[in-house]
Amino acid sequence: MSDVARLAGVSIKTVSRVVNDEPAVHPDTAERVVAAIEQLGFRRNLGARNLRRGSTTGTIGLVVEDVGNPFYSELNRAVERIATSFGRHVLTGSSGENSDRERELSLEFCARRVDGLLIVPAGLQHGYLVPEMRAGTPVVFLDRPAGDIVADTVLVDNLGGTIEAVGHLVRHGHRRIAFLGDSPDIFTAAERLRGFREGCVRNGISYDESLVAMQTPTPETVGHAVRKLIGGPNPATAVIAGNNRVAVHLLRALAHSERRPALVSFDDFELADLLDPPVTVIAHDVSALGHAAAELLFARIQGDQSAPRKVVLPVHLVARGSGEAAL
Amino acid sequence: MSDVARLAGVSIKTVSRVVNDEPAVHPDTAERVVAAIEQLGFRRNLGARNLRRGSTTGTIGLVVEDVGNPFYSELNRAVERIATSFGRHVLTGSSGENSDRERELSLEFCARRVDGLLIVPAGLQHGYLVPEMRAGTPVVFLDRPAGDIVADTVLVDNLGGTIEAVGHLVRHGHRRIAFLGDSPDIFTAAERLRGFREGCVRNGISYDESLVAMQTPTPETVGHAVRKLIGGPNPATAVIAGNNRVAVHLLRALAHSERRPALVSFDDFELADLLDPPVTVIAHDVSALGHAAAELLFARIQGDQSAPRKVVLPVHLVARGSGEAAL
DNA sequence: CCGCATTATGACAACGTTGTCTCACTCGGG
DNA sequence: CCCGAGTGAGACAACGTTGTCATAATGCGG
Repeated sequence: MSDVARLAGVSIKTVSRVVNDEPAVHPDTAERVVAAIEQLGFRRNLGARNLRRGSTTGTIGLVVEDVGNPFYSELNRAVERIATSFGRHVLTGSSGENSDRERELSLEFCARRVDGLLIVPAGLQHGYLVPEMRAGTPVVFLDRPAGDIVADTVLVDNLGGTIEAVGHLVRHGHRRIAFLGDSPDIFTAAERLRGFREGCVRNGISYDESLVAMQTPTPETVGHAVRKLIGGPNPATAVIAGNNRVAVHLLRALAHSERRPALVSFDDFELADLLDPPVTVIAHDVSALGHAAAELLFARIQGDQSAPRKVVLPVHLVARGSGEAAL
Repeated sequence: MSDVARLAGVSIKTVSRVVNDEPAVHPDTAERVVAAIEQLGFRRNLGARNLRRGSTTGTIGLVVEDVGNPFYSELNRAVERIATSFGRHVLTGSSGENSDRERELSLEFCARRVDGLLIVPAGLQHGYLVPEMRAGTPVVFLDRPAGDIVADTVLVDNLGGTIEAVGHLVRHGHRRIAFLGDSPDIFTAAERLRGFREGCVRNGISYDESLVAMQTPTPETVGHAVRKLIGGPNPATAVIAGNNRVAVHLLRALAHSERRPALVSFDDFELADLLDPPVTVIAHDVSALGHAAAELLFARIQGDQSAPRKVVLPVHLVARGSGEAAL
């Protein structure tokens, strides 16, 4: 900036005025300054600007499990859309389902003075965020709640959705239903399992623990589990997949199997409608989840001081065929 | 920081020393400082730090078309992985295939003094980046080349891949092959169309312009095009989808059609192998694309001054069935 | 021709850090 | 007991901006 000032023969402050479109700059002077800026390829340093002005940094942080997972990338997109409408940019980070990494990313973003933080928590302890929140950085948890602090949270109806899935399968005659979920350390997985159990109770079928498998989904773990659940003497006739990752691995495992149990997947996913049979899913609006959380965050950023809110978004069953097949 | 200093009864500089683990601080003093930091919930302002040190900001910018598109989110993930290994964070933005937005995002990231910029360009003019590059911000283009400047670029073999797709279909007896691509304004779409034409020539079938449709893929545009191409008196017996978006819409349109032309899709996509018939694709390693571009960027960040490089990653045909079906 | 408002510009401090330099104090050897 | 080296700590400036205030030049009414 001082280079620009020297070249234009003005003070540094006048350059600042031109860059900020402040009035009371003589047109001729402004022209000289603009020319100097062009010639030198000057671009003002936003970091310094934000420091001086003490204003917002114009960024928000988003911590998810994996930006490459279609579920989170859709979330990312929805958040970005709202952020853009508020003139903000998004710093994204993947925790890889590791709570240390989640913490590291969150605190790093705070150190960068993001205007707010959106977190899909990997861990259960969030006391580390208390000082940051007290210092004025609003935090909204999404998809999963905070572990041990009170904070804004946006969730989907995991419990209700899974209950509905069980009901759907029971109405189509199934009584031995298996549940194949992600690691029980993950809130949504645990919650859906709870819904599964509750669904069994409400629909008058026995909850059979031997029909439940909860683990991080990989082709191997899911393949192994499905062989166990639908093989053997008294196999399950239907399976509920706890999320889209489980569903995909499950479908691949079933493709090589002669048995084809009925299937309902929690989470909709692309091409589910084009498979044979089309996959019945518990769908929820991922964009709506991102939008709701981001809107809430920006309300806080703009000074909303009301009590922490907890939003639960509805889910709905999309019957496509895989859950309706005869036994 | 001065609050911490006051509370600990030391100078601001000593707090700085403690925060930065500098030696020559008495353990008792350090302890008092740490206690004050804890009590006040102090976290150092990285923006100010970077400003003062004149060092890197520890961020890189990534501009893609849509972070929600699985293709770009996988790219995003790959870039993030490399960035993390170099201790950097990623600022992401979606251009929405709009060149003004691409420019806006890129320059905004430069103003934030990112250490480097990865761009999937939406536009064809990149002169606006010349001052930034001259000022020392390295830029790498990925998936598509820069319009009118010389810069590092990482592409995939669009031409060769499409030629291979045509050859594959011809070997299976097809002579009337349609090409359904994205908007010809997009480099990859134009390049794949060129490959299609070249493939026709090399395989001795006539290139028939009436079998080509190039447009932004939506359910409507693709549905309309496919009805035109495989309907009528002299229909195409095979279709090449120009990218994964086209393929998905195409599959959905074909699901409601009685004719089932052979199909090869440029870009692999999730569940392609589980459809009926499984979809034959020209696959390329999206992660490798992201990795290669990010590695190149970090080489530049670390001072590599060699001539701009152009990397073209190989693609390979994965025969799954949809391209092998009898006529 | 004076006084006063208005316009255009600049000097200076400050944002929150850290690098450099200086200083006071302690300790051990002569 | 004195001196030099080593240790611990602070004062100050600077990074690139912008807000505040001061000042010089201009215009205009009386």
